[in-house]
Amino acid sequence: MDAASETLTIGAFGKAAGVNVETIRFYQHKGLLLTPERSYGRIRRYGSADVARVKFVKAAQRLGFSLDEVGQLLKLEDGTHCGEAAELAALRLADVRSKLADLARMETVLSTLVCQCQAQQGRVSCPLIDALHEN
Amino acid sequence: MDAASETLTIGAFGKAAGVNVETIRFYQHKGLLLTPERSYGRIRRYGSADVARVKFVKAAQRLGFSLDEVGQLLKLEDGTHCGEAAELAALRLADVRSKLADLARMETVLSTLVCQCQAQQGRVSCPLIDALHEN
DNA sequence: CTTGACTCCGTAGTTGACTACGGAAGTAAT
DNA sequence: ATTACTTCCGTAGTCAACTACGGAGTCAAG
Ligand SMILES: [Zn+2]
Ligand SMILES: [Zn+2]
Ligand SMILES: [Zn+2]
Ligand SMILES: [Zn+2]
Repeated sequence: MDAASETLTIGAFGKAAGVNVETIRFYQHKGLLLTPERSYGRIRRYGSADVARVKFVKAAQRLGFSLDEVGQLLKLEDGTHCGEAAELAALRLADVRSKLADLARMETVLSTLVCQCQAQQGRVSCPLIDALHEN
Repeated sequence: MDAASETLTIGAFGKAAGVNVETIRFYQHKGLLLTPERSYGRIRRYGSADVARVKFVKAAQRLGFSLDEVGQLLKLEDGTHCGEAAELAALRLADVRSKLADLARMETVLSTLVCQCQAQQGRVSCPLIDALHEN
């Protein structure tokens, strides 16, 4: 938290957070991370709060949040806006469920067709190609 | 099939196939569609085989195939290479299942957190934000 | 025979989340 | 003090599947 503990160069920060340097700069550019002042010489220093912030971003990404949505979540990071955060999560959940439904449909069709193709070994036509032709 | 039935301009072709003109040109550029000769004047004409081909592409896309994969499938379009087609479909299926697993994981976590947030109404911290902080 | 819609073609822009490049300047080690 | 590694910063490239744009040529209708 305090500036005195900001000892990491951007390279060390990247390693600590498990992302590479370019990603950090990209997040700074996007406004997801603050760019610290350059104290002592011209090299910026980072601390554990920055590392935690990147890990927060990565955790949110694993739940499917886009970086823009993560930006919203970071504004609610103090935990005092539970309702708003839940609202974002509910939207994400709806999207995840819709994608899940799409993939489930694909899974059904593909697994059926793969089975039919396996049963079709060596015969005249291909059920998969046929299905694509039939729309 | 025969050139005499190739009566559609690219605009009419697009409408018939349910895609827009730019998409057709893009597919031509990608090698998914042939570019017909320019007979009579300078305007190219298309036929029902072209429309069927675009519909094939779109049907494959609905199963999650990328355009490059569709290109592979189109080479097997005569239906005499069932095994190779099935192999492509099996790869696609594996990918679909892996994405399905990812989304199922997200669904589980998100729905749990949304529930916890709803139960948390008005209290101190936000379970969602907390979860993201904990990684 | 002019107007207006359409076609041709190449190039460039879009979205999202980075990744790569390049040159100058700072920094650590020998 | 020279070498070698970082850092800084902006710009540009990547991938996929389009979408948009611009200017010239073509075609059918009035
Ligand atoms: Zn609020
Ligand atoms: Zn909450
Ligand atoms: Zn074969
Ligand atoms: Zn088959």
